[in-house]
Amino acid sequence: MAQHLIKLARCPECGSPHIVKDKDMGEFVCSECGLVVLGDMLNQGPEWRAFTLEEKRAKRRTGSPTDYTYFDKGLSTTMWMKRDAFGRPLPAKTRRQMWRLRKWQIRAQLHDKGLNLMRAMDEIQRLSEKLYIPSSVQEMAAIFYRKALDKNLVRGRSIVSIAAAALYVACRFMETPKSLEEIVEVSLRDRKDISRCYRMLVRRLNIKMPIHDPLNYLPKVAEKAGIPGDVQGLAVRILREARRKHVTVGKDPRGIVAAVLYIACLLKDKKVTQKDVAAAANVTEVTVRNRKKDLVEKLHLDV
DNA sequence: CTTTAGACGAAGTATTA
DNA sequence: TAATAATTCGTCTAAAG
Repeated sequence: MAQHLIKLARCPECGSPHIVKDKDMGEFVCSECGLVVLGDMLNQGPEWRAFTLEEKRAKRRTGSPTDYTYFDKGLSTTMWMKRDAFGRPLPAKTRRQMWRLRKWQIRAQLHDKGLNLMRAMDEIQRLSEKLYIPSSVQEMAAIFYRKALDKNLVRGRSIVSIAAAALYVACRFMETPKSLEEIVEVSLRDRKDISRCYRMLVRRLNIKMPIHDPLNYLPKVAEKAGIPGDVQGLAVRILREARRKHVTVGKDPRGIVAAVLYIACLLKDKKVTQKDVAAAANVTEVTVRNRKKDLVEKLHLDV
């Protein structure tokens, strides 16, 4: 995801000069405190998709000076210090950072929003650790959550639900192959609840979700099902052809992937059961069969 | 006995009025 | 908001290997 530093702007919240323009969401975010400076999320530009690895790498966010998912790093007692343990004055940079953290702490103590945000960050952190979600996606989730909070979308709903939903939003937004089911599994909330919150977030925050390309799922599913590379290659070719002929629209990408892999195995005489690929893709055998059926029909495959 | 195929209603989703 | 159309799921039955 492309980001550009804007030199002139300063964050009205913490005074940091590190305002980052998020082109894809059409808004500005302070990289120090996560404040959304311009809240308009309408995305005018063409939808971005990353097809090659290089492209994807270039577009992916690569870290940031601070981690949005933390704002109180257990520094509550040291925040007032102006000198270090040996009585020496702290460098200006550190002092500034402490000042910033103190502000967060006060906010957390005094205001509902801070407390709310803190709990949400904890939850996002907890879920991410269990699911091995990269920190860049975590930060994205934190930003989405903050936006929801700013728009008063959290009131009357469960914090952990919105947090889980925000994490899922971030995963989809950054095309990180994590299914809702995986998140539901480690969350305390049920699927229906999180799913509702997810749709609410997408709608109310005007998030333009990149279309989920089944191709992103394929390697993960293939590996889980123990399918070798050459068969994967064939599966990818079938998938491309399927996409070209618009067989994939409106269908669950996981089902497509499972079916394509299954077909590829049949063509290469690799013994794999529907049950296996279905389990690896987290869909039922029924879905594998149905997808396989129209893939075979519409691509005129011989199996 | 295991795998595959298909049918049915239930449940959740997306779109439209 | 309510009705609708399309999709997937779970379960069952049946056939093939």
